[in-house]
Amino acid sequence: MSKGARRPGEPAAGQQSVLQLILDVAHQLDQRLEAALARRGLSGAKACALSSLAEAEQPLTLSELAEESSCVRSNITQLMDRLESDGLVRRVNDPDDRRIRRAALTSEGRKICKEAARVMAEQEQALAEILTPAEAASLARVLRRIADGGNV
Amino acid sequence: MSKGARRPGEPAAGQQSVLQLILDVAHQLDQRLEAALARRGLSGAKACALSSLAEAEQPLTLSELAEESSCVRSNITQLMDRLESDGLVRRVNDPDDRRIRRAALTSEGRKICKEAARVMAEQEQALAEILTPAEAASLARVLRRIADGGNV
DNA sequence: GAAGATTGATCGATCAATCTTC
DNA sequence: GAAGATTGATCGATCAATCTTC
Repeated sequence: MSKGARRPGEPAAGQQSVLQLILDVAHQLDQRLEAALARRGLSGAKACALSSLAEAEQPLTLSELAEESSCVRSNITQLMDRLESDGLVRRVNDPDDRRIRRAALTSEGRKICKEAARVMAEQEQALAEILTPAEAASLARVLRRIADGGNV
Repeated sequence: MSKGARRPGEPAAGQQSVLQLILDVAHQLDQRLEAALARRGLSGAKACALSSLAEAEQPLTLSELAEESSCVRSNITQLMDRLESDGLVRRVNDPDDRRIRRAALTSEGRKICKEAARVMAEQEQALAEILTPAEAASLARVLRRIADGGNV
C-alpha cells in the first residue's frame, strides 16, 4: 500500500468520499501513533510483534506471528532480524521440530513492550476525548459492519 | 508506517478500541482498492499521482506533486521513475527555470487515469451500499471532526 | 511432497546528503 | 545561501524462489 494521504482530485474539503475520508483519517491517526512510538525507538510493526509475544505464554513460531499480524512470513523474518539487533527479541530453536524457530522476548523487550502499551493507550485516550461515548459506540458499530462487508 | 492489521493484543472481536478499528478497517479497504488497481497494472500511489496530473491544466512540478500527495520530494522522484518506465508520464523541462522538472501525462497515462477513476468510483459505491445515507452522513461528520483534531 | 523459514527482487515511504541552478 | 531534484540508506510490505527438515 501507499501511505500518502489518498485524495485524488478532491480539492473541496466537504467533497471527499467516505472511502477517502476513512483512508485519510486512518493515515493521520497512524502517523501520530508512529511518531509517538518512534520517540521510544519503536515502530508500529515492532510494537505489534512485541505485544503478540507478550501475550503468549510461550515463545511464538515465526509463522504464528505472521498469522497474528496478518502478514507474510518473510516480513516477519526481517522484522525479527531488526528486533533481534535491537536486543528486544531472541530466536530460539524448537526442541521437537528443527524446521521451527520461535521468537522469545528478552527482558528489555518485555520492558519496552509495556511502554508501547502505554503509548497505545494514550493515543486511544486522545481519540476518545474527541468523541462522546454515544458517538464512539455508533462509530464502532458502523466500522464493524464495514469490516464484515455489510454482513451483519 | 506498517501496513499490517494493527491489533496488538485484542483477541475478542468486540474488545477492539475505536483507534484499532479505524486502522483495521482502513487497512482492509485499502487492500481492496490496491487489489482492484493492481488488476489494471496500477497502484494507489500511481493512481493518485496520475489523477493530480489529470486535474491540473499544465504539467506539475515534482515539488507540487509531492505537496499534493502529502509526501516527501524524493518519493515523487522514484514514483515518476516508475511511471515514466510504464510510459504513463514524461518528465519535461521548465523553460523559465532549469532547476525545475515537470511531469506530463502521456496519452496512455491519460487513458489509464480514467480507468483508475472508474475503479475508485466502484470501491466508493461498494462502500456506499453497506451504509444507509444517514449512516454515511454521520460517519463522515464524525471522521471530519477526528481529522480536525476535535476542533470543529 | 509439504511445512517452516530465509533470500533476493520490487514497491512505497522516510531521512540525510548531494548537485545544479537560482 | 536557498530552492528543486536526485541519490543512497533504511524500514515495512509483498512475491517468487530456495533450503532444510518433516
